[in-house]
Amino acid sequence: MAQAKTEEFTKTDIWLADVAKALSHPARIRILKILTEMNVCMCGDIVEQLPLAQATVSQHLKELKRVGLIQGEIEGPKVCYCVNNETLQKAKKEMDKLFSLVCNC
Amino acid sequence: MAQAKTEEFTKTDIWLADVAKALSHPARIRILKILTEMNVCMCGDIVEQLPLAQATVSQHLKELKRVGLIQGEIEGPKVCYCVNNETLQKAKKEMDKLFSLVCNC
DNA sequence: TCAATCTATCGTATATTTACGATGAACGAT
DNA sequence: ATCGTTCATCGTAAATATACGATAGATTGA
Repeated sequence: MAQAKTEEFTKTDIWLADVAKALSHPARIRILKILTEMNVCMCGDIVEQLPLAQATVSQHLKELKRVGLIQGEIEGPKVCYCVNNETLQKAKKEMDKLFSLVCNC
Repeated sequence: MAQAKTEEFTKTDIWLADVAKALSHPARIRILKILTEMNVCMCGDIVEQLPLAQATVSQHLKELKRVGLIQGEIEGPKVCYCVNNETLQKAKKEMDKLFSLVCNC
């Protein structure tokens, strides 16, 4: 019974909530920042900069990939990660829209 | 061992992740919008507009209150909820900062 | 005082999230 | 072919999140 009756909400709200969920862990926010700084980098680089095991970082990367905020390309034995600007822009726009609506700024 | 080593992250990242967590359910996004539309309203009003039981809505309100995005004032037997503009502005600012940093827009 | 109303909290069940070590798959280099 | 490197996935444990019915507390009105 822990299933939200998501069919009762709008697609935009569901998507935005999903993006928010992807951002709801400090490690994933850090990862986005690291990927921006380094432009492109492999999983190992990120593991080095986080206080987390490789398996855990891999899971966080998976969550960010799930909503499309980042993408990874296989490059030999390595995987080359980078931010996905298209999705980030969409996320920025929708998040902006929410805050503009909800907040008197 | 499900404890994130949060002490390794910056306070800002932790706070922003926490705000994102509060926004990570469509019901809570809806609630923010409803509170904006109605300006001020009680729990019962929100329950009417959501496909969720009163107890569940109360939990969602609690989560939004936890990070300070909304506030509730007791008014007789009712509780009068409204958005907290100060926190929303801070959240908007930090979310903006993240997206500006991370996204090529 | 008693009944009605409103909402938070409790108890509970289930699902999801977070974390880790271990393993396996894919590849490059020797 | 074998070894080392890189990363995803599996298995697992613990914590957290989600949802609901039931109940308790607080207040208003009769």
